[in-house]
Amino acid sequence: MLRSQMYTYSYPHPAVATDLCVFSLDEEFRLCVLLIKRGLKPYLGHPALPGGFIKVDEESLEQCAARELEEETGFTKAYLQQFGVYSSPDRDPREHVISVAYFALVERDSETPTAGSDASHADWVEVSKALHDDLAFDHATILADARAALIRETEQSPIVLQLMPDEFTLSQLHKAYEGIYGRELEPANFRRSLNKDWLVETGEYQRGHQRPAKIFRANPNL
Amino acid sequence: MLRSQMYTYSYPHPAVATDLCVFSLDEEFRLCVLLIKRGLKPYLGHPALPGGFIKVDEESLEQCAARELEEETGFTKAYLQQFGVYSSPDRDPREHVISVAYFALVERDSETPTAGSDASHADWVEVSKALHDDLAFDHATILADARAALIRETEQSPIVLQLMPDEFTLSQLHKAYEGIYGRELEPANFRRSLNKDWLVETGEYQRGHQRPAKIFRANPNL
DNA sequence: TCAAAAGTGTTTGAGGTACACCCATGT
DNA sequence: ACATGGGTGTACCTCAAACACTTTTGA
Repeated sequence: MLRSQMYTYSYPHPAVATDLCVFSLDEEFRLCVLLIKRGLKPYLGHPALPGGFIKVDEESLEQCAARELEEETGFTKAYLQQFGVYSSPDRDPREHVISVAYFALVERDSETPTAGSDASHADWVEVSKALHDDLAFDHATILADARAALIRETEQSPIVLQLMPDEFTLSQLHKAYEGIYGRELEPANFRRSLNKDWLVETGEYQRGHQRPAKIFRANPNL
Repeated sequence: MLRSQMYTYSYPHPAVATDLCVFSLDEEFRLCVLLIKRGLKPYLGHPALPGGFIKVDEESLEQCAARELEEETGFTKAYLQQFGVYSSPDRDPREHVISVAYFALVERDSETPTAGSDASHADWVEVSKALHDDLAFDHATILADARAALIRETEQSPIVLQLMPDEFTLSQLHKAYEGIYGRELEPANFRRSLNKDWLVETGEYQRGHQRPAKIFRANPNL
């Protein structure tokens, strides 16, 4: 470790960090968020959103969010979107910390994530449960806002596909949408409302205990 | 002036500011934005968005935006909405400045604004013209984003009323919507699409050179 | 042949667009 | 009376909700 060095400014500066709501789907295609257990003093032991401070003069907040995502969870190349800024002077007891919040969409399977990560304990928690956990700082508010932003974005773009595995059936996609919206969708209407340009058929079928379901892939051309 | 004092931190902090896109309507109900002429060195003399640095440990960004609005333009009690964050390390040549952008909606008439204000030269410029001015920093990008955010918000809430004078006709409101959307709207359909709960009739009529128009007021209960 | 999931068709109604039309006024 | 902007009615289209219906499999 290097000797501590001081950084001085002619007027006060706040600390600036990114907080990440990393979303994925579990085996049943329910919406989950990645929470870490805090290992440091304010809110020690509490579940919290991953995140970290910006590298001043080196990176933008988008880059900071992407870096933190990789450092803390191992995920790279995830979909990232900024959705909120939290700036109350007393939201962090240590100093005035302004937090810019992003949500990230990842597919759960691609490697075992959260392994080899900074945060010793990172866990996927169903979003509706996470909101009732005793999250550190104002992270419960941030998470609620993230879910709202995700819903809004889902209504007008195919980002849900960022959460899906490479291959999936329409029933699975259906469950994913229901999990995000938090309500049931008529299967027939769901199929029709779905923009077929977003998907391509693989030609394969998933054989189960009933009629086999067509297997789809996300359209590589957006 | 007090002696200069230094503020020190154990790791680098960025500067954090708010930038304001203050929108209003001109006599013809065209959308205008308030621009100041920079009196300081980077981009000296260029038109720019009003704004300023956050008071650390004292205020949130919302409060900072409201304060800057009042200090630089004299407007108080305006509608304020956050819509973007700009954080590229080199967007300001002096140091790494993270800017959180708000748009404000004001009615042009309520007192002469921009008088008694910090900024010696503040002027209303039609938005489409302002976008082609040589704005300081990345303010052209910010302004374009603000217009997009305003359109999105206009589509789903009655914020346009924040721009209107106390009393107005449907034709005037019609023009305001056309100015914001940047396209013409069928008068008949505009009337129908308008949520009548947002308005109350005054019972008065504006007499002009043709059929008199009903005069409305924004519904005080939202 | 039956249960259960996959997938299709059809009716209904809400909401938006286009456009024809009537109304009230000053000149 | 007529031009002009204020204001209404209506036909049409699209799209989403609801729900009845057919298909394909394993057991």
